[in-house]
Amino acid sequence: MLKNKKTNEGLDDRKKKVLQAIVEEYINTAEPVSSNSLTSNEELKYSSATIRNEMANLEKSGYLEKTHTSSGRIPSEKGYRYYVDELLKDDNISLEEIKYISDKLETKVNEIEDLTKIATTTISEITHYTTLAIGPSTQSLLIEEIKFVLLGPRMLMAIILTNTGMVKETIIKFDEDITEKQTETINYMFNQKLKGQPLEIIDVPLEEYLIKEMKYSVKVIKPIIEQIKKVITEDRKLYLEGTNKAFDLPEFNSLAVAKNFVNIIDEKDLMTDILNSGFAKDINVYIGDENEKEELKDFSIITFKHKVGGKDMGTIGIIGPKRMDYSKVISVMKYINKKLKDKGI
Amino acid sequence: MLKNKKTNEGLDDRKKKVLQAIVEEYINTAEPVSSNSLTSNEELKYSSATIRNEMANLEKSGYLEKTHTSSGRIPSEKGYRYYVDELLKDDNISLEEIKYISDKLETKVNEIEDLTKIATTTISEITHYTTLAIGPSTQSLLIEEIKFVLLGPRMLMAIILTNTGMVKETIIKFDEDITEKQTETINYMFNQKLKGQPLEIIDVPLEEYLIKEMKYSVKVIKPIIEQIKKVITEDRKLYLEGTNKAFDLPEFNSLAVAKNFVNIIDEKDLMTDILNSGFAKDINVYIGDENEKEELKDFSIITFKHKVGGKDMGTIGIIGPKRMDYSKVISVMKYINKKLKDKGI
DNA sequence: GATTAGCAATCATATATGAAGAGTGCTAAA
DNA sequence: TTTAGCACTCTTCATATATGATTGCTAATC
Repeated sequence: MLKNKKTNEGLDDRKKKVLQAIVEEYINTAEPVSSNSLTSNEELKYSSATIRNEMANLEKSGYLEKTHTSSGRIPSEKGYRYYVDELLKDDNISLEEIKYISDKLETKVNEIEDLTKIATTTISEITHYTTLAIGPSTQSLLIEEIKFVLLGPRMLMAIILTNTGMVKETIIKFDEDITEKQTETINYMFNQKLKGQPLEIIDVPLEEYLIKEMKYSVKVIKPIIEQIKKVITEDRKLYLEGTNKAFDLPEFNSLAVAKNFVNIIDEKDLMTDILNSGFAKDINVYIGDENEKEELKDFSIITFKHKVGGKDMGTIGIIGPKRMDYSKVISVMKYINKKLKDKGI
Repeated sequence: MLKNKKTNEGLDDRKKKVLQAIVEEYINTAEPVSSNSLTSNEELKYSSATIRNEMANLEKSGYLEKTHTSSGRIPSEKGYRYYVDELLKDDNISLEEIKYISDKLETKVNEIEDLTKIATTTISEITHYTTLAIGPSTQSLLIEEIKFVLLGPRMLMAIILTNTGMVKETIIKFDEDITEKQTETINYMFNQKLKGQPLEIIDVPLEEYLIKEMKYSVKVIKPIIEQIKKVITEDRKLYLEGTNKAFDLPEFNSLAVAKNFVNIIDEKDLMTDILNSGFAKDINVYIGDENEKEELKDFSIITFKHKVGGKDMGTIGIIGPKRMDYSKVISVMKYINKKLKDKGI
């Protein structure tokens, strides 16, 4: 009989079915799953005693846990991980949802960044989880052109056009007057030097070069370099949608959990770190302790980098309980990823 | 004896002292205040029985409440209101706090809006309440100059300089190519028509005028007007600081309160409304039911419009429990208001 | 050998009970 | 007018008890 053949993962078919049923049931109900409740599952036509034996085995192997001696089982982190890697369906998305997402992403936008915002909101609406996003790192983008516009006697605007179509602008203030002629020179010089270069080249060495070699006034160059550098390093927009949605989840009936969550959400640096961490795959799933940060060990996080027309547009992530609807979230992310990739602007 | 003379507010001196003591004690401890605990107050050298009688009177007049028959008293909304209007000290700010605020506000900024952000963070840090802010309404600002810069064949940037020194810029995309010459014409035309006018003039009638009277292509004018209009009406930045601070307050040990609060904070339109509502005074205090919105009836909100160098810079507000440290918050707001007013840029 | 029925054991949850303590309201005395 | 004193009310905490869900294990059955 093939029925109970051990697979190379070490779990036979029936164990897989039991694990999958428990994970999905627990995701739905947030209640420990009993052996008896599983007997109504179409795939598991056994008595509760048999299922109890399988559950005991799965617990011994570390895929399940009990909350107390006489409770039903809940998935362990290892259980969730196995489910995500081996058992999960990633096309768990309805026609209505597909239509809703498509409509949202059709919205005409003037700046590509707005798409990130729309995608973030849409994901939060469909999955009912708190969603966050960060704009792309501009560091490595290439400068296509840089324009300086004189806005006042001591005020200049720098507008940087990059190869991805993203536009960054910033205002620079001076302690002395700048003329229209000076602006033209600055314009020429910067473009001469910077066209085709990555944004990160705008830094101290460039400042020194321009001052020494080009004999340009430090009072003019320094504020320009400093301000542009500030904008390209610091100014990554952070989006946040649906903080309140977390509060509808049963695990948030503990004040400690709720407080911990709000602390995380409030910590902008932490959120930025989360969205910037390792990207081995298209979609990255961090379950509980798999998160590097101590504060996140009770949560799961799913992130993906999204591109528009082949160009990196930043990272979108979801944060929720370990009992997360991985299937739904991953399906939605895959679909949005695909939709955005195809989209021109 | 003058001691117990009734004032025109209908409360004699001793009642005022009792009310003040109860409000302040309750703000400090979040526990109903007993007659006995007040006997240790320097200002109230009476037995607990006497104070009990005064408390019973104040309750009859609606300034105090009980949480149950044998509990101490807590202030009613009327009690808080009386305290804010008649009893509160608005110089409740330490030298350390003054120094801290001054240092923060000294920070050099390139754009005035950054000051709003700094002020918001500082207020939240000092008061330990959740603080929100919205940038100024640009509607009524006067256009000093408007510059159009061609960024690409079908992409224009409009930069609007206003009389307050605020700069607004936005990108406009077209379905057809725009030449450098056209840009110059647009520049000339818009400045001719708009210099000295309020921003809100940029709307449909202007669009129609330019198209009909000036015989300008609808394909060029329409996107420009639409996009600028969008930016000046919609694009008021919302700042939020210290959501998590609310969770340190004892009233947030109820999940219902916590959830309600996060819902409010998440509702950006509501927050904007709060900050935009009536401004009779320099600093506006809304206690519980005094708030127009139903969701806010368990909270108190304190807002003020801040100006920099005489120019309206938006509104900053605090949201917290009715048991708010009105004295501290109002003192800090007054000081920051004063500091900002003096500041040049 | 795999499956299942049956049952004792375990633990969470809900409810009831009672004691302790904090605080008030009222009355009568100072 | 103020205060001492005391009965009364209500919360809070600890303890006890009943109920029910679920498991693990054993022995019987397929």
